[in-house]
Order: sequence, then C-alpha cells, then structure tokens
Amino acid sequence: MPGLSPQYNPKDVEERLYRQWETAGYFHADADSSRAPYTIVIPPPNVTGILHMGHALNNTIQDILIRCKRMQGFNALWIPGTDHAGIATQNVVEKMLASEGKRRQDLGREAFVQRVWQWKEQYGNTIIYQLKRLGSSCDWRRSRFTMDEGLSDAVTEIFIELYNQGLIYRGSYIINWCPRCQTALSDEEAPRQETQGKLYSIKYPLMGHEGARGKGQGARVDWKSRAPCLLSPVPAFIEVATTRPETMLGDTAIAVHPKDKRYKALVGRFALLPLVNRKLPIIADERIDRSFGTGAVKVTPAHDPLDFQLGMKHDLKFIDVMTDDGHMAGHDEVPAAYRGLDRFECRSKLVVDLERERFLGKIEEYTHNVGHCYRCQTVIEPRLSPQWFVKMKPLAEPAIRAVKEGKIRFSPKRWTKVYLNWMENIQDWCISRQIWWGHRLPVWYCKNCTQGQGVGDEGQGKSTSHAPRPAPRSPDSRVIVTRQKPERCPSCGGSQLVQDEDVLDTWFSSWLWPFSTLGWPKKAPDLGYFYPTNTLVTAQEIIFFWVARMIMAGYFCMGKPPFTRVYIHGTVRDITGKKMSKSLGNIIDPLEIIDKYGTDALRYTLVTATAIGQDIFLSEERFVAGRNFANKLWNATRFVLAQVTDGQCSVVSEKERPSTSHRSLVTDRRSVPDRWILSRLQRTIQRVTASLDECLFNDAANALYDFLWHDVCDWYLEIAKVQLAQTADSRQQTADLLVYVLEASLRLLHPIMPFVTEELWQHLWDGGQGRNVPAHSPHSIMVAEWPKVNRKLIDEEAEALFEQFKAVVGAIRNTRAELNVPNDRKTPVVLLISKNPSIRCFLDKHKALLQTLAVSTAAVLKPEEFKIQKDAIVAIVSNVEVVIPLGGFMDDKARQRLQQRVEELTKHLAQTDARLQDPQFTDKAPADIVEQNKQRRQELQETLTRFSNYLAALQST
RNA sequence: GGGCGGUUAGCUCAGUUGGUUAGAGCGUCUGAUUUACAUUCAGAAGGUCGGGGGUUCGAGUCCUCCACCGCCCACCA
Repeated sequence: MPGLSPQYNPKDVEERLYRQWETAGYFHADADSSRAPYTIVIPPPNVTGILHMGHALNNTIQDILIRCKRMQGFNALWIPGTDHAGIATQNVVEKMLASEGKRRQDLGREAFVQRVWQWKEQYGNTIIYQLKRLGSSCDWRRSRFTMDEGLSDAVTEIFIELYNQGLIYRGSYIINWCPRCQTALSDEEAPRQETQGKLYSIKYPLMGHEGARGKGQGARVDWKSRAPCLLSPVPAFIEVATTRPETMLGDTAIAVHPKDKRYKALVGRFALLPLVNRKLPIIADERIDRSFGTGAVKVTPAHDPLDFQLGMKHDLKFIDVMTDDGHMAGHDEVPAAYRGLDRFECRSKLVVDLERERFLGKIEEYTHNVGHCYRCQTVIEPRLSPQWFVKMKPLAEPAIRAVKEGKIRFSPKRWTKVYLNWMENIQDWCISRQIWWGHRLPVWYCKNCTQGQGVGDEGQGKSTSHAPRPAPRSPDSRVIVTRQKPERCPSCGGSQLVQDEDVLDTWFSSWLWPFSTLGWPKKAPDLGYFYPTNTLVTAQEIIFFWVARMIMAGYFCMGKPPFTRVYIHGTVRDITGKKMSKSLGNIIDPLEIIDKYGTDALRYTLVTATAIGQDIFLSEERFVAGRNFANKLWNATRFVLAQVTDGQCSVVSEKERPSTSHRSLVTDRRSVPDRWILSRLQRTIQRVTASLDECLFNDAANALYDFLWHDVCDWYLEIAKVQLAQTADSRQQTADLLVYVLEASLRLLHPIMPFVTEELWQHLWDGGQGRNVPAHSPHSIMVAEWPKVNRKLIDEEAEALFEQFKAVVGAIRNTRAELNVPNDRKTPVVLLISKNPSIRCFLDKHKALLQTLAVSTAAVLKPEEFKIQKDAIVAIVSNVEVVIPLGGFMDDKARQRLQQRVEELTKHLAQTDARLQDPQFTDKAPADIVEQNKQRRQELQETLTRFSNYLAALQST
C-alpha cells in the first residue's frame, strides 16, 4: 500500500495540506456576479488572545459552514481579523512596562501608544497562527484589524453621522474610579469581592418637627427606645442605612417606596442632612426595596449608580464630595471639618461625630460585594464623570423589527426572546473610555472658549471640585466634531484646539465589523456583493455587546441587516459544568489536543459534543473518539486502496463523469449489500446536507460516524471481502463501489474533518499511481463538488432485506456467544426457515456471506420442510426462524433461553391483545396504528406458537 | 427579584410532528489476533426517562405544580 502507514499521523499531513490550500488560493474569494456569495465574518478575537476551547468551537463551526458552502458551489468568503481590545491590550503592555519599572505615564501618551503598536506587530498574530492550526479556511488576504486605517475611518464616519443626527451626546455617568491608580475602570476591571463591612443606620431629622430644628435638638428625643418612623404618627426622624457614611455629605434626597405605608405621609416633605443641615426632599421611587433596612434610603447621586439614576429621574442635585485621590473635596458643600480628609478617615470621624450628636442608630456587621481595582486591590469609588453616549432607542427600532419580522433568525430560537427583551429595554450606551489604546474621539475643544468651564479637560486629570449638574443630550457649542483636526475654532477663531482625551469603547469599532471589513464607508464593490453576510456564529455572552449592536449599526449605515442568521453555540465547560478558566485550572488547551490527537479529532469531538445551543462538557477522553474515527477512516481507505492498485478502478466523482460513460451504479446484477450500501449513502447525503443547513452539526457528525463506521466498515467492508474473492466481475464491481462510496463519504465529512479527508481523498486519486486522476479533476477535496442525492439509488427493498440479513447474522452470533461456541469452530448447520419466498431466495443467494460473517454453514428451508429437532436452539428474527442444531453444545442454558423467550412473547402478546380489545383504542386511534397492532399481534402469535412447540418438544425428552 | 436551560443506563448525551419492547458513545464483563484498523472485532449486562398531578385510546415527548443543578440580567442603600 503506497504511502499509507498503518496509523493516521496528523502531524505528517496537517501543516503540509494547509500550506497547499493556502498556496492554491482556495481560501480567497473575489466578488463574482455570476455566482451566489456566502459570507461569514469572524468574531474578531482579541489581539491579546490565545486560542482556547471557546475559539476552537466557534471557529470550527464557521469553518464547517464555509467549507460546506464552498463545496456546494457558493462563492464562499470567510473574513478574518483581530480586535484591538482596548483595555486588555493596554494592560498587557502596561505589565511589560511594569517589569521595566515604568508606568505608562512615564512614557507619555504618544510613546505609549507607539509601544502598543510595536507589541501588536510582534505578538498580535499569535491567535491567527493558532486559527490556522485549526484548519480555518479564512481568506487571510482580507484579514483586518479594528484599528487599521479603513476601519478607523469607519469609526470616525459613524461617530460623526450619529453626532450630526443628534444620537451622540455628552453627559454624566457613574463610573468605577480607582483613587490609587486615578483611573476609571470598567466593570470587568473592578471585580466585586465579598467584603466584611458595617451597615450604619443614620437618623435624619424631619423638617417641621421639633427634632429638626437643628443639631443638638435631636438629643431630647428618646430615639433609643423606639423606631420613630414606624410607631410615631409624626416621627422626628427618618432613619436610613449606609455602608459608606462619608458619602452622606453628597446626599441630596431621601427615597422610599411609593407604596410603603410607613412613609407615605412623608413623601414630598423634607429632611435635614445631619451635621450639614442640607435640606433633602423625600421622594418616592419603585426601585426602592421596602424590605431592606428601614425601607428608606439616602440618595447620593454623584456617588452611587442607583442614586445616580434616581437623581436623573427626580431632577436632584449632584454633589461630588471627593477628589481624584479619594480625599474629601474642598468645596463649600463639604463642611470645613472634613475637607481634605481621606475618605476612610472621614468615615471614622463622621461616625464619631454622628454618635456624639445622637444621629447614629445601630451599627451591624455586614458582608457585601465591593468592587476592587483589579490591579491594586484598592476599593473602588463610584464617581460621577463626564462621558459620551449613544442614544440607543432610535437605533434599536429597526433592529427589533428585523428580528420580529424574521429577517434575522436566531438559532436556537429561544435567544430571540432574550434579544428582544433586552432591546426593548435598551439603555443608552456609554462609549467613552479613559484609556490610551483605542480610537480617539473626533472631538476637539477650543481652549480659549472653554477656559474655566471644565470642559476641555476631561479624561485622566479631571478634577471635579464643583458639583456638576449633568446635562444629558444638550448640544454643546464649544465642542467641535469633525473628521480632521480643525485649524481654528469656529466660534472664536482661536487655534489652541485640543482633542478629547478619551478613546472609544472597543465595541464601537466591532459593531461595524460586517461592513467595515468590506470597505465601508468607501463604496466598495465587495460591499454590494458580499453584504449582508449570511450566518453569524457566536457565543451567548456577547449577544448584547456585539450581536445586537451590529444589527443596529447595519441598519443605520447600510439600511440592511448585517446577517440573516445568528447561530448561538454553547459555552465550553469542564466535565463538572464549570466554565473553563485559568484560575480554576480546568483548562483543556486545544493546541495540546491538536498535538496529541490531531486537529480533526479536536473538531470532530467539539462538534459531536454540541447539542444545539447546549453547553458543552468536555473531558480529555472524549477526544480519543475523534482520533479513533480518523484512524478508522484511514485504515478503511488503506484497505480500499489495496483493492484498486491494479489500476482497474475507474470510478470518478459525479462532476467529471458523464452518466453514460461509467459502469452504471443502478443494475439488477448488483448484490443486495451493494444496493443497500448505495441506498444508505444516499440517505446519509440527505441527512448530512439537511443537518448542516440547519446548523445541527452534531447530527451531521453522528450520521457520518454511524454510516462510515458501522455501515461501511463493520458490514459492507466485511461483505466486500467475500465479494472481492468471487468472480472477476464481482471483484471489479465491488472495488468500484468501495471507491465510490468512500470518495463520496470523504467529501461529506470534509467540512468537519478537513485534514484526514483531504489526505485520503488525494490518495484515492493517486492510489492507482495516478490512473484515477482525470486531467481536469480538482486537486483538492476542498473544491470538489458536494455530493448530491441520486434518488434512483434509494432502495427500500434492499434496505429491508439487508436489515433482515443483519438480524439473522446477529441471532446466530448471539447464540454462538451465549453457548460459548469456540470462534474457530463453525456452527455446523444453521437452518433459516421462512415462508417469505423473496427472503428465502435472498438468504439462499447470500449464504457465502452468512458463512463468513456468522461463522456458520447455512441452509434455507420452507417451514414445511423442517421437523422440530430436540437438540436445536431457535431464534426468530421477524419472519425468519434461525434454527441452530446444537450437537455437542446443547445444555440447560439453551432451554432456559427458550423458556425466557416464550415468557417475554406471552407478556408482549398479552399487552397487544389488551390494547386491541380496548374499544377506546380501536375507536379513537388512527387506522394505521390499529392495523399495525393487528399485524404485530399476528406475528407475535405465530412466533409464540412455534417457540412453544419447540419448547414442548425439548421438554418431552 | 426577573428570565432561560437542564434532570433519560455507572459517566457524557441523542430521542423528529405524542404511537405502543427507550438508543448511542465511553466505562464494566465475556470471548476473539497468521488482521484494513487492538486507536480493532463479536457478544452481554445495565433504565419504573428527577417527583406529584393532569390532558389523551396512548406521554420520555404536551400542560401544571414541586425539587435539585446550572446560566444570564438586575439589585446588594
């Protein structure tokens, strides 16, 4: 066998084949109006990314789709690329700097960004190389990066367009602030940690009550003995709880639930802020939890996310009481005694002061989740900060409609609801980030115009000593939004213009990905041809971050959806159901799996583990099945090649073969097993094609596995061995058929297991030293034609007969095994008795197969030709009785077996009888079901009779 | 608190529109090697389909309640 070792070794083929494909240009697609496009855009992995199982799954699925469509004749384009991943990438580079003892501030912005670019050039392609090892057939010539020139233009373009339409505005927002690093942090960078803290109750005097006249007055109230708000009709205090007493200096209201009977009367009245004597309105809001604490909450809009929202809704004052470094601010709203104190010092001092003035209620130990800086572990401070926003509601409308009208379909369907629910409650999108790596906003401020107004000075170094009242959605004439840096300020003519310090959220470039990669905002021919793309393959985690926003951007910029179908795959988990993560140490590294078992094994196993939309539980053993499958194919092909090396095989793929010029596959002279395997192949083609169309990847993989392993290898190959040893004609037919079936199967399997199928396919052509290769045949399975169903080859009769045959073989094998007949000993005579003449004829004709497959001699009789033998054992397979005279093997076991079988049959017959005698059933069940039962009853009855007779005969001895 | 998913053999999971003896792979046990493949082949054992109730002639499948596991979103004053 030329060229094929007894074992498939992925390392010998993968790299070589991938290079072949890439060199041949099979991955590349150009706009071509004579063919239909099929387009996928890759979810761009982070440049900092290292291939993990999630990537492996995600890209395997995309590659399966794209390879399948390519073979089906579509002009298939898979656009790859990477995401600049703002914060993640900045962090990586900052860590490198840290090891040199430097901070990014030491370099300055420009040098730092330069440094990140350097890093990107050097390491940013790691993930690309890894995707190639997965076999991904992306059009690498079109690879894009979210910060390359064209994509940056796209970002600027949409920003300006949104701004001009009034959909981008500047407003205040609560962010996570690290007072030590003096930087804003995303939620991901400020992970919440369970922290032991204290919950302080503070009593705020109510105005219009004696206790509210001023500090000190409260001392006269006997507040210790009772909960004033709960029991007194005119309480002196309203009591609230907080974990951060220092924020009370920024309180501007007190909130209660509108339906809370305890406080209903107080809504609309005022309380006084202890120690400060600021007048606080008491407001009602449904977001207040009546059951928490006292049910009343102090509202600090500048220092708490919920309070911020309350502040916006109820039009409250926003008072920022801290500085950038976490000290109390120096402005007038903060009493002099606390100005400049560290926030925690201030907390202690306040507690002491409140206690002294008798404003303090109980203090409880309290465990809660507090955000900490991922880098320095400092407790983060929620803080008010000016940010840029996109107004989402108008953008969401067409995106909601598209999904409702089915222009974009989710599979599994259930994500539709999740998507719609989120979209219908969409919040404005904060798009500015206080980091250096990313797209700068096309926004400039004139230093002259904005002097002393705290506008041009945002970003890192902002110091909000004043109490800014957020002005959402108010266009600001001092802001200049334009593509290029303006020469002069349009209002004052000044030339001192500074660009906004912030960069845009990473997703602000990714949401343009489906069209920015095709050339938008330029009018590229590719755009008209490849857009909208077809299927988006992604994980559920980014439906909101990415998928929904792409749909909105697609409609906004292109007026069309970015894709027509969204396939959401599951999350890859370890065998105990935990997410794979480094910190848990439960990672299975796809690259290690590739090294150990091969890429095809990895892909096969991932795909078979993917029940639609379900999470995937992986353990390393599962990859063994994939490796074994590849090896099985390898050896089956090895065997087939050994049969055709005489160069006589002339089967070629349908594409090259005019149907008249080859030996017809449809012929009466074909054996039943031949007809059967051909029929099974057609059904497999049907099933695999349909399954891939519906994204049922595991179904496609299972169908191929069952067909190739069980139908082809276990049965047909064994039968072929017999047929190959018969006449020359039979040998030729069988060899042809083997090649035909295998070749088509390889094409079907190619999208899932690209490497082993390509290698074997090429050998199949070359196996006869090149004689099988027509001059014009494709050199690669990648571009071979997808198999088509030949309905003429679907042969129900052959399928039925062959099932019968398998069952007979099974019955004989089973009996032999149970009776421990040694394997080298043929079962002397097997009598196959059937009243059905066509089955009798078939079995008689294929006795040779039975003899080999069931290690037996066989004879076929009509029932009347048979006399019950005392030393025989019987199995009845549907309408064939398998009678095995036992000779020396007869023992009690055989009798027990019969006995057991009779009991089972009796029970089953009784069940069927009961059903048939039930008038409800016969009246109401459909006729075919009733008929089916009657037939079953008939068969059972006959079988039982014969078994009983055998048994009686045996027992009479 | 809101939403979603899951519960079928020892393990991991299939199970089409309800149709009558519930399947596969792995694992276990028994047997097989002058073999395409031991990364193999043949055979066996193993399940009251999470629990209760309902609809139906008929429920793993549909409805309802409950339990447990997991995920997402919000909140944690």
